[in-house]
Amino acid sequence: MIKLEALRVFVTVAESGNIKDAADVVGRTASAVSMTLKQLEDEIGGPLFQTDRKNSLTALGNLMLDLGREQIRSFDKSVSIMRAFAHSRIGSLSIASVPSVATNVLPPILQRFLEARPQVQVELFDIDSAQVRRMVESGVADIGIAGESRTGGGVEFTPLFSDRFKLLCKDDHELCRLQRPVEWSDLNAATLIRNGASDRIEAEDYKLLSAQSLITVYNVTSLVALVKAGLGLTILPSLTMHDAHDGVAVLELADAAASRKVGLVERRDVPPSPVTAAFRAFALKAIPALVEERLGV
Amino acid sequence: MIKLEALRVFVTVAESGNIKDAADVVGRTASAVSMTLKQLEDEIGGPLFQTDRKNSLTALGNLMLDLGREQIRSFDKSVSIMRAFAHSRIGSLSIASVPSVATNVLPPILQRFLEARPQVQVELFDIDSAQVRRMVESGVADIGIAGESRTGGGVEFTPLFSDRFKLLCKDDHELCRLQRPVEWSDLNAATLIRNGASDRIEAEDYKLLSAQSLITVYNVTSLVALVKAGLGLTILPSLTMHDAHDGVAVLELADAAASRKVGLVERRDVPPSPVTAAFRAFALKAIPALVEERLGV
DNA sequence: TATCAATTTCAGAAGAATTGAAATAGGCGC
DNA sequence: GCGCCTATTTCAATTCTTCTGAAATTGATA
Repeated sequence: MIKLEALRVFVTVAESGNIKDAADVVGRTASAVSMTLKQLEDEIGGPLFQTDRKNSLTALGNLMLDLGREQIRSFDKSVSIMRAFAHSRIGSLSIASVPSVATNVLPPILQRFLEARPQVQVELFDIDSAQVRRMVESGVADIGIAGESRTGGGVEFTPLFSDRFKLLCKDDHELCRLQRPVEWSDLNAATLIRNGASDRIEAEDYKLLSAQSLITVYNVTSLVALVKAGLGLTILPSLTMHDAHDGVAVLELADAAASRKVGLVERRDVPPSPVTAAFRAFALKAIPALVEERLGV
Repeated sequence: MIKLEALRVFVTVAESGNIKDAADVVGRTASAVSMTLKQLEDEIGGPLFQTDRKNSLTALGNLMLDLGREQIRSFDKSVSIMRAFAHSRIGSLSIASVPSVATNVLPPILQRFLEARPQVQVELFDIDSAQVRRMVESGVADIGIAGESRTGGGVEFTPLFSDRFKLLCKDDHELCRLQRPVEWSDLNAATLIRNGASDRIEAEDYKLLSAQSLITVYNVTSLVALVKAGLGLTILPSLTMHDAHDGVAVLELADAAASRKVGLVERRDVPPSPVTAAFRAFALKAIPALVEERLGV
């Protein structure tokens, strides 16, 4: 059976023009090279060189030089692709994330992650927690970032950080004058605008308030605009409100339990691709650190 | 160093879905296959299968399956091309031949030669002996068939057959009534049409006749037409006149030395390609046999 | 024709792959 | 959930391949 290694030796000899130099290049004895060549000729079925002095090829030798070079090049390239993929230097990474993280956390994280992996192709979807889970479960996304969900399903949740809810209202709202964390009961008189994220709050007091709310807005930008316009106040994870807005105030809530846990969502059964695994490990270290820095401990 | 053989084993396992069956396919023990796989994973730098049961691939495994299959296919194809070329089943063959052989001898020879080699590409040039030698010497033609030349040059001559010159005249010409081989002196009164081939005749008597000739025609068809039209007679190798023509007669010459030696013309320094070598061997056996059959011993 | 370097040959050495037996791990039925 | 059965892995010994170093041969050059 003809081996690629034999072709390598042959190509080296053909390029060197003699066995001695080629032997040095491949790090073998001249006799080893000579034997390899002889074996190759036997297996192919014809002479490769015109004479014993290996300085001129036969027609068969020329054909083998061309084909052999191409095979070697192609094989080495394939192997380097396999290695690059295994070491997560290439590959594709599809991330599904809730908007708050996609907007406020992922940009610097991805930048640092991709600095060492300029060849990795990334897709980023910002969608709500339920859809993040769905995309990960179906395999459309390799990894997700979402709020913790009650039931597992085909996906696994690994916490990254937790994020307290805060109150967002117009900066001339009367609650701003409280000088203390806001109690749920303080909101009885207020107009609450519901949103996708705050529906996760478990506190009964809040649920009652929420049930009476007449407006629900899912888009954060719209939500802030409505608050700013004086249509009411709303409850949001503090990360969402990281960027300060003119004309609105962010107030602490007294209910320490009012927080969401954000974490990684991954398929349970299929192992991650190398890039995904690398991103997972990176995210697990870098995201909590970044969030802590952003929000304070 | 990763070996193509290891990829072969991996692809077989991936396709079989388990080591045991794959081991049977490649004719090795399960333990040998297992070790090869382990070594491959070490060298690539990641796991190829999701579990020990080798029925589902990782992302890396899938990539390696695709790339590996392609490498194996491509390598095997290259090797088969090399072998086919070495065994003269493929390749190109450029033949330069004098018209008499190209027309009267080569067609059945080539047909038989190519029957066993349907993939061989053939080019056939019919030109005069001097140009045959030039084409072979320059490498434009792989092999030539021409009359023997005085000096060697870069080409070698190997005789195939010899071919007596005969006289071609109108069938009502007075020479037809001679009832004996024609002597050169019989032609003193005749009008001789010179042609490319007959210039090779060494006999002094003929040279004198030839020097007085006023018409020279190189194309055989035209030559025959001129003879038929009564413009004169001509001297041609018998092979050229193999096909009988209405209205013209072929007469024997008394001068037994008036013959041309036809043979193979090959480059001296460069070895022939496998197809060329095969054609050479074939021609050397088949052409003399065919000519003998055509012309009689 | 003699000389010299390159190549080939050969037998032994080194190295890699393979085997077979034993240990381990995983899946499936009870 | 437990135990059996089969597939897989591990390990040491063996076999096979490839490599080495010395000697013989070849071929080019003076």
